[in-house]
Amino acid sequence: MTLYEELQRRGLLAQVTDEQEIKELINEGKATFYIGFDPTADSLHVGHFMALCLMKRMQLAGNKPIVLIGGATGAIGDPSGKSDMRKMMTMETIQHNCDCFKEQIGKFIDFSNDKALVVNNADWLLSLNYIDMLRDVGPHFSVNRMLSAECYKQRMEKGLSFLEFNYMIMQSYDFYMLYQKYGCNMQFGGDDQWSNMLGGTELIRRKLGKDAYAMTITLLLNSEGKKMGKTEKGAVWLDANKTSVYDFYQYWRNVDDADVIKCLKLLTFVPIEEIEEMERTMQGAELNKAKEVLAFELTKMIHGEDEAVKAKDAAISVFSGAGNSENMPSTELTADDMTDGSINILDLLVKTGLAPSKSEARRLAAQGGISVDDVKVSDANAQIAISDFVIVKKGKKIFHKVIVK
RNA sequence: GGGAGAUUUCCCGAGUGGCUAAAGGGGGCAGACUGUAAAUCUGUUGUCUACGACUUCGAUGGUUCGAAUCCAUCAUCUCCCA
Repeated sequence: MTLYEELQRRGLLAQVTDEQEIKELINEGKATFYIGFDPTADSLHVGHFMALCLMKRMQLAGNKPIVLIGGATGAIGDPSGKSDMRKMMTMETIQHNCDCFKEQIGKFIDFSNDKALVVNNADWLLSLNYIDMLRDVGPHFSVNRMLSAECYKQRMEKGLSFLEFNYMIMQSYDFYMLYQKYGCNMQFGGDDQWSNMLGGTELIRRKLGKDAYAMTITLLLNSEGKKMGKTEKGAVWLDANKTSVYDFYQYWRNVDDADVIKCLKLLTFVPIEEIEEMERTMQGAELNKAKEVLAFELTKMIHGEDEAVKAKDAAISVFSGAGNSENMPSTELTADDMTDGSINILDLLVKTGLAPSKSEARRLAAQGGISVDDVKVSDANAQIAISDFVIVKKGKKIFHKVIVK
């Protein structure tokens, strides 16, 4: 199976500019392609991960990836798909985020022997002179056309600032620069980037008379059409300090039935034949097996096999009742937190972070959502005696070990 | 530059002087049912030293026994005219 076929079969491809050309380029490993990452936070999240996977697949097939970190475009903010203007970040924050990105990406992509590059568009965008820039690329963009682009449409209602309006031009300019500096002939991105990417191929054609290609990746949406990898507490991060390995594992273990197969296809390196087999044969509760595979594979890729095994063990022990509690998320308390060897249930819940406030803790207890060592605690005044450790359970799925030192 | 209007609790959105910690919806959380799924039903959703107290309705100051509601100034946003 060729790379292109595989990508197609997995459902990764959304739109391409020229199917024949692209097929040939990537199947034969002749593409030098880039994917841009805007440093909007100090860690990558799942959305980025899908792009990294694609990059990896491409690299394995002999193509050369360029990771473009948007040190400059990040300062503007892509309005695509956003309903509000983003907060502006300071240049220091952006720099810090860029550094964090580089480190995380290095774990997936092989940068040895010039097999891949990391570049930062701040290197060329920041020094641009306004008038030169306008004269250089300005004539090639039609405002009418830009405004009709899908990505700006929903902003026409709410308002779109000139700052953000320029995002497409910056991104196009990036592609144009990369084409000239590194012979980068292809750009990948999320499907919401489509119009921005076309801007780039267009600019290259007009300025240089050369062809360049663009290809978008399916957005990772759940069955309800919302972006995956987001929780109420925010994104699911790749950095273990921001999203614990256990939580990361659980996020995938708990995806909807309707989304498991899609996630396996889009995010893992599990052979497509196996996934299609699961798709054919698994029904109802059996899908839980697929969810375990998904959770394990992803955790392994991001946090390493050891951590993945731990997360899996913790999950099994917790949900099947038996087993050890070794790898469960835990909190250590000291004697100072205790009075006469016990602690008030509300304080305990707040200390472990299971409840954000005592009021919330009180509510949880009153509604029967709390148990300690499998005994329901509904009295807000209950004192919990802990000699060594206890297992606190909140709701049905959240377990937390409390250790006293 | 001139004029009109907006800013409410996580989000949307009611609320024009006391009955408002603030309707309704969404989302979240918990309970029942289940497969660590979905759907459905129920409860809950500012904080605390908790049958009471305290802090919230863009910011600051004022009028009043009493303000999210009235006045002033400032900030931000939207719209209309230039």
